[in-house]
Amino acid sequence: MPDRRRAILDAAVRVFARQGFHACRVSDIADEAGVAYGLLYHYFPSKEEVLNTLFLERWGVMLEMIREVDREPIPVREKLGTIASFILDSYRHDPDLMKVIIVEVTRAANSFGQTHLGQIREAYRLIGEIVTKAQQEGIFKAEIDAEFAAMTFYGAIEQVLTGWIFGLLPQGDEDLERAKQMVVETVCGGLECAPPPSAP
Amino acid sequence: MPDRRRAILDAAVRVFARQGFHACRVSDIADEAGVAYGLLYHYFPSKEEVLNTLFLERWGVMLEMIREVDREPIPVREKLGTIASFILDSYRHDPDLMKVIIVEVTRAANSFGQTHLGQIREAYRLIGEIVTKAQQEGIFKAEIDAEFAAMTFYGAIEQVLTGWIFGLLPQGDEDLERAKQMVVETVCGGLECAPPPSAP
DNA sequence: AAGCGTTGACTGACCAGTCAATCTATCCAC
DNA sequence: GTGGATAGATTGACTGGTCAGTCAACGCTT
Repeated sequence: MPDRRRAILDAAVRVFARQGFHACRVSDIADEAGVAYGLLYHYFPSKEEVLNTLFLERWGVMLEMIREVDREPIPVREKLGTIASFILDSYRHDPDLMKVIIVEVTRAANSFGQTHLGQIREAYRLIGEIVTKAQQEGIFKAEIDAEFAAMTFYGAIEQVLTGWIFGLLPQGDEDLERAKQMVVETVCGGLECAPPPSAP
Repeated sequence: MPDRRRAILDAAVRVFARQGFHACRVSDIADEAGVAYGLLYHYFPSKEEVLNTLFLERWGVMLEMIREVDREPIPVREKLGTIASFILDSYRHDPDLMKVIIVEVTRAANSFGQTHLGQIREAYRLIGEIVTKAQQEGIFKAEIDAEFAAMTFYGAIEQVLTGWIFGLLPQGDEDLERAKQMVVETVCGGLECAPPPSAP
């Protein structure tokens, strides 16, 4: 007794990634899952709800991970590094799912982006909090708005993912590793107070 | 004798911005333009072609502007500053058009993003060239991939625009001015070689 | 009267969602 | 163990509504 619900979700990821939410038919998902058309409506009330489920599942994991990282007693640079790693690794682990989330939700201002604005905003808020703390500790420049910095940080990561999704950037294992370092390096470099405590 | 073709394009911008390309009907555009349904097909072969026209018109202007900036004998920071200004001012001047271009084309990996990949890539290439030159002059760190830096730079700008589009960031005139400085400051700060030639 | 601009009713295709029928698993009575 | 009853899972043909694009007719200008 295979888990058909899971099969449908997994198939939807592949189909959405390949054709896009609007361009694909429900029957494409059912076919990909090797399941009858009507069964999708046994598990989900609509095509939209399939995408919502995929997004919320994954986004929830990410939010939880950011909260956890923030609790750790480690330097900002390391916190942001962990966050960048997590997101970029998510792409390595399941590029299709990340593509769907970014293309169909996170960057879809007219459809699902609106629906999930609260969730998206929460991610910015959490990252912004991390930045704010670093500013209070005098590690990050105080004159840069924390919310804005969070946006730049997350935006840079998402842009790298978009580069991969569009096939505009090479995406080997070591490219991914370099991307991690560069994102953190670039953003932290721009945010940190000019002279680090002093280096021997 | 009003220019109906222009009226249709302008109406399409408003309708696409409000409802999104997929969610709107051709009749919405015609109504908004105060024009009969069929007239749209007198001037454009399809709904898609209306969006393509809007995108290419604007994107062409931007590419030309980047090329011009690159020809000027000014420091990198100023070049990137001019580019950021141009894009952010474009938003101030016509937020609907920029929203449509970003949401429906630049970030739509499954539909028009694919169609216009060449144009999008060209923008990255041009900005990448500016970065490369700065690296050769020893102003920017050589170890950061130029293409990657271009992506981060443009990504940061687009993310600010997305923040405005989603209503996640305040967008008064002075917010816009600060955004300009912050984007350039953050990205250049992260890319420039650690010690600037020395400051008295 | 010729030709371009303009109109809007119509059509043909498409597809999300419904539903009645069929299947399978589980459990209980005997 | 066996029959059979009940509920949930599964099927796919069908429906109803939507909408992009067509086209024949009707201006308006020259």
